Amino acid sequence: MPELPEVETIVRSVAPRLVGREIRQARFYSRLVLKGDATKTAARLRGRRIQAVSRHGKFIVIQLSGGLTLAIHLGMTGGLLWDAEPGPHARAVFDLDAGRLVYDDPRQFGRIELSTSLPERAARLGPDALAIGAKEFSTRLAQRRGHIKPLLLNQAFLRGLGNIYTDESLFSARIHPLASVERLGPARIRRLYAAIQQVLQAAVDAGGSSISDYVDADGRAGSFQVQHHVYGKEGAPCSRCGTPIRRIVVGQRGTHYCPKCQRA
DNA sequence: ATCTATTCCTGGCTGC
DNA sequence: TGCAGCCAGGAATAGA
Repeated sequence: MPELPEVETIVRSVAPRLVGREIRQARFYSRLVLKGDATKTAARLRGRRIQAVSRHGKFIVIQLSGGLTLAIHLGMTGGLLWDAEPGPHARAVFDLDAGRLVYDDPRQFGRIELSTSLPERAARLGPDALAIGAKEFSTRLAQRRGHIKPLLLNQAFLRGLGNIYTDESLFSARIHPLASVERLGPARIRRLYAAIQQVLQAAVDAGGSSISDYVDADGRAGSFQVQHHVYGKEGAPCSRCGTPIRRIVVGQRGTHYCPKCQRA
């Protein structure tokens, strides 16, 4: 599933090839498009020049000439493919003056929105998980309560973390996914902050995690999955203490942790 | 604010 | 081998 490191990897590989290009034609599968129908969105895109491509949490943000912003969220199984032949799961195709960008998404949880600025659903999110400072992280945390894992998944609190990197970060920080936010002391908060930064940065460096079918814009798989310590490791020995990794459900999400290293 | 359940969707897996 | 049934989950939404 594309989370911050996967989206960052895609943006890095695709940005140099997109910037400066002109959209000759765009085609959309309607379910993908938010706010306005697919045909009109495609018509508004025609002839626009791509000025910048960036990441906003898990959103890919494409700045276009004429003051338009195209925001792409990959959902669970979305991906951007450069110069690929549209396959059976292609949901959008952008033909450029040089090259082609294909949006592929088997499960169709991804969304695309064209607007005059960053769409509200992206603008209202919390600070970026890889850009926030330690002090701001701790300040924001102090204003919240409840279990730590659902909070880390809450994009309005912090944008970019998903299920994989939340589990990996909590393992690295030795914090139980059900730990109460209000009872995390300064030491554990510092550890959590450092863990999030370290895990995300290492994942970006590895080109993301390829669990099922994630690939970058050139079809390359990421390799961070080999560095996973808990995600998808139920029953396997903990890399730190040998205790079998446990899987529970927290907030309807599969949650993986070491019952010994991550005490409640 | 926080929590839970529900919806969207289909490839891949399980079990018979 | 075939197939029904279940599961995975990011985010929006509704209701408590």
